[in-house]
Amino acid sequence: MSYKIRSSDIPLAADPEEAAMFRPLLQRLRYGADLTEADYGRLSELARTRQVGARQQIIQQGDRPEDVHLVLDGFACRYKVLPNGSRQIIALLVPGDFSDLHVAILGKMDHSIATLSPCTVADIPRATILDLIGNHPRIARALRWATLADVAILREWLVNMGQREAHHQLAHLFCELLIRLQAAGVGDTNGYSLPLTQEDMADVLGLTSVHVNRTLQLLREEGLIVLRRRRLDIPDVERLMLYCDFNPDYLHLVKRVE
Amino acid sequence: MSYKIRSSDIPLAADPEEAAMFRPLLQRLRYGADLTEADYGRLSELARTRQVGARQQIIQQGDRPEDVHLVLDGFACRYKVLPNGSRQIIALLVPGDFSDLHVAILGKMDHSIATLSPCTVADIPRATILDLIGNHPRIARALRWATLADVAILREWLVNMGQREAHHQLAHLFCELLIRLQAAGVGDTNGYSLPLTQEDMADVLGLTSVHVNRTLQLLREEGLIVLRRRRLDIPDVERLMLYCDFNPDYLHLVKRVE
DNA sequence: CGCTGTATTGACCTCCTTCAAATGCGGTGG
DNA sequence: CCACCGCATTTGAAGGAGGTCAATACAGCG
Repeated sequence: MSYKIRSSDIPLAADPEEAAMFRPLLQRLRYGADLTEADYGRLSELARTRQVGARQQIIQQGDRPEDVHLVLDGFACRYKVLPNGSRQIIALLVPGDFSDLHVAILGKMDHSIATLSPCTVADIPRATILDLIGNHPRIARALRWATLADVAILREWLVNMGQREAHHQLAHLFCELLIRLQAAGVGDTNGYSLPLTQEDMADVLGLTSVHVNRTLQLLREEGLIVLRRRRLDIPDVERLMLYCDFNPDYLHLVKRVE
Repeated sequence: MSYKIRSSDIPLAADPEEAAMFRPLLQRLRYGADLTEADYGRLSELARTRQVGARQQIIQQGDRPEDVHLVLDGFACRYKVLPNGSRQIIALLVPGDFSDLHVAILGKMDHSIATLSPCTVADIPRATILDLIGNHPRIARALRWATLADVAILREWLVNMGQREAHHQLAHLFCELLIRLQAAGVGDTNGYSLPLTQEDMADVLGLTSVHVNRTLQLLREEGLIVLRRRRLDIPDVERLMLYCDFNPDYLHLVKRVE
């Protein structure tokens, strides 16, 4: 909940309290485009935030939502549930992630979205998004970039599931989250708060929670991770990345600005 | 190679030979937006096509390609190769699919693209795409829609890999291709030419070719598919769809036009 | 007719699942 | 502060889906 932010990084909006909430978003969008002060201001004005408890639905499959949602704090996820009851988590949404820019275009949700931990969420009217896209080219570019970065993650997840075994999968996920959370300005250089249950992780990786449990033990024994009380620490980040063949390029988070 | 097209569906461009090549694209884009005759004309004028043999690289990971590629005939794929040599196919590109609209934005390819069968490919300069996006809103909308439909497929693939067993995975893939190829105006109501090897299918589904082989036998024994000489026939489409819990909604191919 | 790449088969192995029970832990109310 | 509840984690034993390796059969093609 307490962000590590170099306060000089980002211009502040009128209400410092609310503006602070948007830092993860702004911090992230900086990677995608050169935004001006005015752009930042406009984005911060989106603020109409609300608190959502853990494990709450945000959008249901089949909905035609009128708002686009933006996660400002906490963890949420996209997921699909099969008739047999199993759930596949398709994406983890961390601070600064949009729940669904594309809904404004495709119309009908083909998956659901729910919180995993308690979250702060901003609801942005579809019209606002369309206006931003139509009339603010730099912001449009940044949003397009954000969407595409999400897809890149999706692709890497597919590789992860298809080609790696459980211990590498898990390690890879932890590395990805480390980088993503850092890019959002949340979390440490070698750790972060990870509110997922082992069942959640299982549904991300296409495994069972039992096997996730055993695999976590393995990673712990190897000294690759320290995970307790919903906090993950990575004693030797480089070692973990090597272990699971993690290459951050796909995240497209190499700073373009600055 | 011979398309089933109701010739009244789509306006023709100047050179009937070349225009015919673009039918899969146009047919597909019709799902995404109401294009005018002029729009269709503009798209057909993209024609600068070439033939590519089977198993040829089109774009390599790390490239910053100057062209966007469009598959007009044949099968291609996106894929990533891991250090250990294993390949994960991330997407199958069938006639009418763009290889990479987003490259124009993200810049650097985080995966590679290659043909699987002999293909007809159109190379479209990045500038042309940017012009279309900037100056032709309906086309821009259609392209955006195409990109998002691709992502939806990616999500479903993740579900497929994570939650279904091999026989359902394969069946699901076959159903998806049936619908997609039909939408492109290629292939029959209950079959299509499928130039993939069992190894290719394995790399799509995250399995081994050996296991794909055994699974195919199983599907054949069940009478669910007939696959020989690179042609797949589905005796009872509905039955196959039920078998693997296939719901075409995620393809977003419900006709919006007409 | 022989070559090359793909499909098929068999034997064996292991990663991961399943089921079910036990343990631990944070919170809540007495 | 303790007892208790609900949820998450942990453990065990046994089975199964899918992998590995290597040999064989087959098909298309020059």
